[in-house]
Amino acid sequence: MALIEGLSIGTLARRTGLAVSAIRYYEAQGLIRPWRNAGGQRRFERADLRRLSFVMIAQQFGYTLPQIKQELDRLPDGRTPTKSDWTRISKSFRATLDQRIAMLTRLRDNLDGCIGCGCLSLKACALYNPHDRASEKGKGPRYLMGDPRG
Amino acid sequence: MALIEGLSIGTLARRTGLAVSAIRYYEAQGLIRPWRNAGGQRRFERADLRRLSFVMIAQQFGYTLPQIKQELDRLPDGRTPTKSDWTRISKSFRATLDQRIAMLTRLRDNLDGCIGCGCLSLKACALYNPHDRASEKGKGPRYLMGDPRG
DNA sequence: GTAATTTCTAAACCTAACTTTAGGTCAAGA
DNA sequence: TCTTGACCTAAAGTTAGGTTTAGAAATTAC
Repeated sequence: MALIEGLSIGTLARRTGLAVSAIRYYEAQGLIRPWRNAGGQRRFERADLRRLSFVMIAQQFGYTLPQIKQELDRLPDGRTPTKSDWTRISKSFRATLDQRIAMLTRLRDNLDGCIGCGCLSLKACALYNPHDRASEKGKGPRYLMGDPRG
Repeated sequence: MALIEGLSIGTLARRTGLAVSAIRYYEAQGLIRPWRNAGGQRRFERADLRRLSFVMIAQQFGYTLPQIKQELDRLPDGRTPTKSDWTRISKSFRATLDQRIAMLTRLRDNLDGCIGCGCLSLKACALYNPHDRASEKGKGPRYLMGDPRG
């Protein structure tokens, strides 16, 4: 293996555990910006390993690729995140994580109050809170037990 | 409105807040089994209101439609869930909910340990645990920071 | 009786995050 | 040099959970 300018996409894939196709996809989404060698193949900087690690971690926290791009775009010109970048970003992660934990905890508490009642009526059980959805993409109001006389 | 045998799909939609198209889709997935009137239109039992409520609640708990179908299929022949059915099922909900809360809590703790370090290295930060994924559909091993010499 | 709703089916479309395929090109090792 | 193996692009396919569309038939309302 001759001395190569930059890392090939296969190397990056092996180092991160990502599929080659996923890395190409991330480029298409603007998360990384490799350059091309004489033959037209992608070449990456070592910093891209960190960027991809960041993408993978952020995905675990439930961030979408556009949201991740937004965070990465804040970093001056493709720079590897510094310690203070990471601190700022991880505090934001922490906040969303807290929210999700709180939501699930409320759901669990409501469920506990409901176990054994068998009514499946949210009027009574409070199991269903439209403002507290697990799925954020609500498509209009839904209400349960439209048959109160059931 | 003449006296009708069973509920029409529009009525069911209004009562549950679901879209008509969603109810048809649930039928296609085997979650409900309406019969047909002379003109070929779907007619539903009142019990289907409860079944659909159940579907909506279970979705909040992160259950997929096939999983929900599995639960509903355990009920003898399309019966409305009884109190003891509901107790059994909600205990199962409770268990998965506990797991998810625990997972997020571990993730948060790891994040706390990591804020400020800036390493983005899971060897050190333990932020990334492959056996503890939010996304269950892992597509092969992934490991972060393939560049330990970063 | 006629107009306005509802409902019907089948198929296409939607989003997210990728993967797969097809048909070629590039690079590295013996 | 030759032969793998890695890489390229563009387009289509995948999964989940539905929605939208089109054109026809049923039902309800007046």
